[in-house]
Amino acid sequence: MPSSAAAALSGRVLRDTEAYGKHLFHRYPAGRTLHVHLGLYGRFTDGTGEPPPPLGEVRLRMTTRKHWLDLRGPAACEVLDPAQVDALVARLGPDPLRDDADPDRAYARIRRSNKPLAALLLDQSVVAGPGVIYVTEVLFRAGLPPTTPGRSLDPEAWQDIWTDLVELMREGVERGRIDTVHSRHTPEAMGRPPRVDRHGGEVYVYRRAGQSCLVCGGAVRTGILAGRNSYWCTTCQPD
DNA sequence: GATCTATGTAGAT
DNA sequence: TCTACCTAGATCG
Repeated sequence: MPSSAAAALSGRVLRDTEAYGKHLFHRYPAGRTLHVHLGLYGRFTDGTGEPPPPLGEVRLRMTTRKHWLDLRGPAACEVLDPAQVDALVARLGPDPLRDDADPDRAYARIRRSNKPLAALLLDQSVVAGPGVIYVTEVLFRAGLPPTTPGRSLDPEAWQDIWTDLVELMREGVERGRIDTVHSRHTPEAMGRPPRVDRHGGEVYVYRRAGQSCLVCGGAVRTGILAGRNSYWCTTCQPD
């Protein structure tokens, strides 16, 4: 954070916090808002007692009498005024984790696009929040390949995907990890050992290229879509 | 110890 | 479509 931004917040008391998609907002007095986006590498660490000496580049440190919180590697850590916050939120699609989300707004974008569904769902101006794990897994659960053109998605299929995103992401917040493996499709039920992603969650196809599908046993396929790794099962997600 | 990779996105080409 | 950004854990040799 530039020193001017640090000066704007240093010593101030945090009033409120809010998340919109992958963006975190901390509200401070006088309309000042700290905006944090973790990007690919950003990470918070926290603890109790005296904060440790800063290790590496600490972009933000928050403290109370009992707790401390450090932020390293974020894509964004900046102070915005209300107009800048409004502009940022205005370019985001509906967030499945928010009560004010309007899934019809996302579907209007999807149904008039020929782009692959995976690319559309990763586009934060279409849907705000889901990353490549949720998008990969929700498409598996829907039985649709990531290459499905947005235009071909019917309203019922979109409703199912949206509902699934809401449920999976709420569960992710509660558990602090991404689990997408449905009870009736558990690896245990399929007679195979559970596969825990290195991020700590159980998933069907994400980063499982070449391994066997947990549901049908076929090989999980991988490819690059919209610049991101994509994974799917050609049997469970037929064209 | 060096190199690779990645829950992402903005900006250049 | 490509590249840079930036950090840390995984993987390689």
